[in-house]
Amino acid sequence: MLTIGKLGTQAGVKVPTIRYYEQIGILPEAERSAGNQRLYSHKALERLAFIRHSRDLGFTLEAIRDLLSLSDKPDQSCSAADAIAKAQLREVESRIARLNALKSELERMVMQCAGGRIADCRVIEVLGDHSLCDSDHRHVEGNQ
Amino acid sequence: MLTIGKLGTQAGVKVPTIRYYEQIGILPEAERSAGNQRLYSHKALERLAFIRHSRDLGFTLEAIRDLLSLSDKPDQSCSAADAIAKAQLREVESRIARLNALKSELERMVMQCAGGRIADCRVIEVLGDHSLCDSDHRHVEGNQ
DNA sequence: CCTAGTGTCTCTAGCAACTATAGGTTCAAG
DNA sequence: CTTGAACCTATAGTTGCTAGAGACACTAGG
Repeated sequence: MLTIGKLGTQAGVKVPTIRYYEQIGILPEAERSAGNQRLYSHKALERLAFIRHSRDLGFTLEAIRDLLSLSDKPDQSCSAADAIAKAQLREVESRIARLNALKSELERMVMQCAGGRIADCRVIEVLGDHSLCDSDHRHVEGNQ
Repeated sequence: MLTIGKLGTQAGVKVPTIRYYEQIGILPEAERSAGNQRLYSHKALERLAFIRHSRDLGFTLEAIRDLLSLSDKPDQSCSAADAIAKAQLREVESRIARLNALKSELERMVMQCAGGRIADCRVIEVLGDHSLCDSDHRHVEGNQ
């Protein structure tokens, strides 16, 4: 049995985050010691590692909730898990595409900065006037 | 003079967001009509477009606050604005790198899903066991 | 056995950057 | 003059945590 601190260290998750996960119901309520401290089994460590790893991959806690409920019914088809992963993949690809557009625009901005006065600064100017973006690198509506 | 609704439409920003920007002091308090409704000049539209555009580029509101205060003193050197843009560029590049790593891992996960039972599902398995990540595409600590 | 120091407990509030809701007022069109 | 859209304020909710306060539990040394 692990204390919350050891569990956190082993899974690479901070202690308050573990308590937060329990609070929102993504981790089950832990057993308690005589002195009311949380105690965790190896199974809990696996579950937390799963969550941590999924968060690293950019899955939302909602998606992780779905994946966990799937993994609790091991005899069903894996297509739902596949769909969640594919949606996540599409999301990541779209983020990459948008970030690449931003990157080239930022590069243009920085390259055009001649170190002059603010009044002539392309960085400020480009940010103020969308029409200065060239059409190839026009950025998209919506964020992140 | 524009109402808040027209301003929002022209700048591509939602009405509550404009009021929020005013509240946090990134937009100055607007003039008011006889009936207490906000009225905006063309200058306000430019400022809001600047903010919108910068947000699209991933700048935080804090960074935008700095850029705006720079553009209010047009005789200074542009090096501060340049530094902010360069920092933002580095940030974007690092996000792209991390997302590319995630992408290849997600692709591997999805490709290995044979449509079988959950018990055999690679998606679930890979998420549960970090050691299954191959070393080339190991993902990084920290998120987004 | 006591004590010091760390770890843990609960609860609450805060972060970014909005979004949504409620309940009321003002304005423009017909 | 009435209707309905757009506006007003104020408050609370969102996501995924993080930080703080004040109290209790556990462990190692003397």
